[in-house]
Amino acid sequence: MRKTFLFMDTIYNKVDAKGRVSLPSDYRAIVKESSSEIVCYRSLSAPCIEGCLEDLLDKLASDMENSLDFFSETQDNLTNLIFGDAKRYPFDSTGRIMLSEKLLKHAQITDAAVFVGKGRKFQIWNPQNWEKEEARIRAEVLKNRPSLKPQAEGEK
Amino acid sequence: MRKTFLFMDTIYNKVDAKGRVSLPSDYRAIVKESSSEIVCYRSLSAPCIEGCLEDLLDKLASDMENSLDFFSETQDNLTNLIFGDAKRYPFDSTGRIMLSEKLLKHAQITDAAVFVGKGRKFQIWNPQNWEKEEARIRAEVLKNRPSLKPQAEGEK
DNA sequence: CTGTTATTTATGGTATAACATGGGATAATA
DNA sequence: TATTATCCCATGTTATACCATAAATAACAG
Repeated sequence: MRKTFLFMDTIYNKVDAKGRVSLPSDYRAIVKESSSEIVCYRSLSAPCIEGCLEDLLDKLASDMENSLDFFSETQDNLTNLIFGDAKRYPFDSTGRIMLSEKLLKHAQITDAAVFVGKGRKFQIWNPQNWEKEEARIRAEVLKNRPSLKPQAEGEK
Repeated sequence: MRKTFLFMDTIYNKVDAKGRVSLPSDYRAIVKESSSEIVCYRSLSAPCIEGCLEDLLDKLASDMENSLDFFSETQDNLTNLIFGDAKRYPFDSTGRIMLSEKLLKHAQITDAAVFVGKGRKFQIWNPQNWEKEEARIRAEVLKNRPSLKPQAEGEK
């Protein structure tokens, strides 16, 4: 049973001419517990790459077969898209993965990428895009939780 | 099974040029039961740093892991905000952690910090800011609960 | 209660290991 | 054979582990 297994933090890394990126060392530590590869796919809801351990997709698959009624047809379709798109990305001894053209294009990533922790998953963004997205999310979350708003002045 | 597991008290510690701070020994005793690291993130509601054990965030992740919400936009936002900001801070044999620039800036901490217990969590404040905040909170509590006022002095 | 000693904790400084990243060599593919 | 992917080594940078000293706290004897 592993102790640490949450993808966290926001890390900026360079992408070299070959499309290689260092997977943040914290992430690697998590992955290494079970294997030496992560699973990536194009996010369905945003222009970014999503990554996770294969375990998570396995759990999704199990849940799908066990409780069919639980899911709408839309969600059923969504899982099809994910599994059709997902692919394993092994990392070498220096901890780098090589992202495919398809993924890079979808996330508009060229020479740099930002890894954003999401708990059991993480996302990989174009740095500028993530900056905007983070601002958008912050605004939206605070809007939906007015109680947080007044004190939020100290931000930034 | 640990005996003590509440972060309490208010402790003042120095922050050196590298951003290192000693985690109060009481806090360390709690953390050591399970690991040798804490998780910190910028408070959403105040200009301070919040800290807790990874277990607390893990529980949050588990709740969100439910496949029903695999595609939920709200949860997407929340997980980005929380896990994207949180980070593990391990402490060495002398009990120090190294706070990131991001955290220090958010809490306006330069050369000293105050640790404030909050039960399962704790906060780290700029000393002056905490002084004001404590006064503010005290005033507010008394205002909203006038019935507490008379007895508050004679407590034991 | 008082002064002294013994432990623990906080803090400053330094050496070491880990990491991100560039480049090149080797292997696989088509 | 040309192209692309995988592996391995080299380097500057930065965080981490470790040691040493100072301060604070607790323990104890007079």
